[in-house]
Amino acid sequence: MKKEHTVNSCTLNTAVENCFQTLTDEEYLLLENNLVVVNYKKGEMLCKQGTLASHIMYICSGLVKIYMERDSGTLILKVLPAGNLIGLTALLDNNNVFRYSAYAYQDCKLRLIDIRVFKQLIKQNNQFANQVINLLCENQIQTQTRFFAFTQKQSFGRIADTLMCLSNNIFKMDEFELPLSRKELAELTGLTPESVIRILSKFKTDKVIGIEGKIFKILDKEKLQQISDYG
Amino acid sequence: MKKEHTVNSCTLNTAVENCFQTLTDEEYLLLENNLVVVNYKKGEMLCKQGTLASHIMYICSGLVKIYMERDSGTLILKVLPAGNLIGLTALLDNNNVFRYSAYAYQDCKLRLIDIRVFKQLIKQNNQFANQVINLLCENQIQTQTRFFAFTQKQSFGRIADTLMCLSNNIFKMDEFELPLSRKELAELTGLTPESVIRILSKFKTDKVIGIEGKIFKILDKEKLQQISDYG
DNA sequence: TGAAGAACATGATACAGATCAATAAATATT
DNA sequence: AATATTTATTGATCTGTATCATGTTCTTCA
Repeated sequence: MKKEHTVNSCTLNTAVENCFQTLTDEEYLLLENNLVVVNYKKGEMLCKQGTLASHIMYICSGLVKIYMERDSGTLILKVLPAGNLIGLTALLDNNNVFRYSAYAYQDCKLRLIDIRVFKQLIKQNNQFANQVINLLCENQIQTQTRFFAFTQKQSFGRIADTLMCLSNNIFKMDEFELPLSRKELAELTGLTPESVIRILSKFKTDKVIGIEGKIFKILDKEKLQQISDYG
Repeated sequence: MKKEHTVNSCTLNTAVENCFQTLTDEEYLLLENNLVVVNYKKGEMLCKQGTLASHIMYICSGLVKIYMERDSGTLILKVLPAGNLIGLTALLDNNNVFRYSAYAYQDCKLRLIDIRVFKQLIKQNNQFANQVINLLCENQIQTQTRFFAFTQKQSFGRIADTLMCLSNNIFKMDEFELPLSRKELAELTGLTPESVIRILSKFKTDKVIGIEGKIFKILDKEKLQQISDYG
């Protein structure tokens, strides 16, 4: 019997690796010759919402947040570890503007791929184009699922969901150091910092998680999943 | 001076037309030979979340809702008029399952394009692949923007936003007959039917809109936009 | 045509989560 | 090391929206 797709707010792309494997040696060389490797310091902005996108960025190492902002507030769309691409939506012809900003949580090494070269590769290599399509489909499904989860879960469920995601998909460990402030956890879950704090405290007293400053530890994964599913 | 991108919850795809224009006569013939035109009656289901996607669907005429559902509730992701595609995310290799359901608000005529043929066209025609990428980018931006709008606006703003979208983008008229029930307006805005009714009544007494049964009329567009922006 | 079920409407109440306020702790700055 | 600034925490209160209850108006179809 097949399990229903879980409604969680996190699904990282699995297809990024496949993407560049489709390139011929020649194409790979073209790519290499048209990219710059840049090191960013913790706290630096990687791209700014509204600016012209000249590059697609590949995260070699580090941790990044992708977010949208306005006067009214901020929404963190994704937290991305190494192995992911930033700025794919800027591939849109005639409108290659970043629709979100990106920020380095940790020191990061990025490969900046000239967007014209990226587009050229799409046009000349169908396998590559197909993999980009796969990536965009995954992104789309991920965003829709996260959106749906937001409308269905309330505060406890969202926090539980987010913690599960951080543990399972991003850090791939039960214990991890989280470089997000409470305010950012709020922007990631659509709550206020105060609410985030209260819910985390509750989880702590209930021994579902352990928190020591920025060190988070999942103590009762089953319980947390349950809260995520039904909270 | 350039205007900031508005944070609304509605942006339909503009690139669908461009998509099929890239095909050669031969490819177009291949497409024609591998599609079925099907008429659906008002109220029929066009595709069901979780089922295998054998086709990409093009809406020739009619009005469709795209939605996700669970025991906990439903979220209407999009309301799509003629000229749009359904099921693009099913292009994902090895996982061509519909992640949402679609339903006909009105009698609809659809072209069902065999997904294998669609994929073949992507692989053999780079221009076509590029246009599909454009479509997916637009979709992604639309979903993210709508998601962001949801986290920033509250009830009045969401309803105003939704009405503006229906008027400007979907019906392209100030007066239109809306085939959505109040319950569905609720599923589209993430509210309860009762709240939707109260807010619509308020708009009506404030002479921002007129409602006669299912006929909606935008009376004060400026005011409505203002509520959408700051509500 | 009339009964049954939806959809619509409105009022009363409850409550989740925001807002406001006031420390405490941690971090940055001089 | 001392001061300033941000971040974290806790409590008290407020409020937007859901929930519940009840009645009315539309649809549907037997």
